Amino acid sequence: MRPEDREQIRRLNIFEGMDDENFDELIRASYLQTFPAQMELITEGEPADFLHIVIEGCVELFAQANGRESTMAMVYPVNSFILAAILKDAVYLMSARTNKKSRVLMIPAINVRRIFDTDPAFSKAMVVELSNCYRSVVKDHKNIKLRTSVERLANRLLRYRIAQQTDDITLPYDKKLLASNLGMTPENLSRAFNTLKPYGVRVDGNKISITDVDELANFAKPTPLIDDQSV
Amino acid sequence: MRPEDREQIRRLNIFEGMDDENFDELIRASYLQTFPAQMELITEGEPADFLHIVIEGCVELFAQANGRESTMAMVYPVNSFILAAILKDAVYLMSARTNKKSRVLMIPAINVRRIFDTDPAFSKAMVVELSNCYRSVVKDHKNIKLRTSVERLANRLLRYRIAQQTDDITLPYDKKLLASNLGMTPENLSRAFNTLKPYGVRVDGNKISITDVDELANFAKPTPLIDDQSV
DNA sequence: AATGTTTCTTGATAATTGTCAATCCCAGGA
DNA sequence: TCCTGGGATTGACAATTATCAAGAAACATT
Repeated sequence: MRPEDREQIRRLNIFEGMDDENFDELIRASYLQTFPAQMELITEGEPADFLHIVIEGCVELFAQANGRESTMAMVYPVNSFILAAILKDAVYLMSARTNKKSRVLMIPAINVRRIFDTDPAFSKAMVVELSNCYRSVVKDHKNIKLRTSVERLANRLLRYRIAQQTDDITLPYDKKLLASNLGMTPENLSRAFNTLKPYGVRVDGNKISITDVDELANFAKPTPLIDDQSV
Repeated sequence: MRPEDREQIRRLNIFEGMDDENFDELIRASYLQTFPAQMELITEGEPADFLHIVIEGCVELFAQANGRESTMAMVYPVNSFILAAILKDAVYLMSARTNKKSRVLMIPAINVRRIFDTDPAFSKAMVVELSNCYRSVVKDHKNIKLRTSVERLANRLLRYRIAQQTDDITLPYDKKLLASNLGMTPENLSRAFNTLKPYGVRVDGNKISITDVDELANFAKPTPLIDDQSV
């Protein structure tokens, strides 16, 4: 592992308060792997053997049942995914695959759990991380239950606008994936974009211009309790 | 507080490994309150001041946005709700109201956080509890994203059948609430029950008979990764 | 027992969303 | 440069679900 990677990882919230010896042990036991796009990292239903942390690239968490599939979340650097199954020593409830070429740190679950039991700063940080994961899923669930698909798209565009600090946003992944993440078909996503035309949304491939943010926000009706990722 | 209540609470997973002094402190600081039905206990968006534990009765967690409302979960004795907001010292993302007359233990967040930091058995138990909460929401989210409303009803009936260990189940709360919890309107719930008639489902008020469990399961296609509450 | 209120059902209709198919466009590889 | 494969759009149609309204049924109150 390169020293700059090690430093980057050390600065992660979940590791930064950790005792030095424990961190060294964790890193020694870990694998930092590069995966090509569309590589399945974990499969739902299997035992959780590693804690994964996205160092570079992007990972899609998805679920499958009865011949259907849906994108549950996108994980960006530098974030972990599926912490609960590790802490509970349970099976994964979702699968994960790389969306683009990615570098992923894989920490054996057994080490995570051992250090969790012995390093208070680490266990506290893990709890905060897990709380964030829980609240994020609750917000996603509210989004699906309380909004129509067009409203979900509108709010997502407003979120990208804030994150990218520009009215001219670039979708971070392809529209098929965005549709699945927002709980609709690609066809319906196309239609939703067209529905937002009267609210000033201009579409050119993966470039979206928001020409009247007030109109769009008036339609979308964002609420921090769903849309603010820091809440 | 009655000794039998205290004993019951002590036996909860999250408290049973806790140091005696810490438990005494927690109980001294807490309130055990009886609330009538339809009493709002917490409101989304407000700071999380207490950890609530349902001792008797039933509590509905619900969310509101843009004039709409949806039931997110039902909490039964003896369970806590909305742990993440306490641990993170954040606002509630959902509201809660009693569904029937209920007894609820309210523990000040400040005491929870203090003991969390000092009692390793308690913090470990809290993490397992939080992991369970996270996984439960993930499963609910998968249920909504991957199934039609009729399929959701069918799987819910199969779940009640297992829990009640009988083909003749009693719905645990009214149909309006069940509809909201399953993410549909009451009208659509009525229709969904009718759709399940050819699969052997007989409805008499809040009594439901499952007369052909294989046919129903063949339609419902349950999967432990969504439907098994112990996974 | 009568009355009032709430829940639930049912029908008609509208709206939303999915499915299927055809076509276009773009990116990557030979 | 050409070809191929995959993503995206659009249209037609189907399916699912919501909305509105009326009536029936169940429950609570006087």
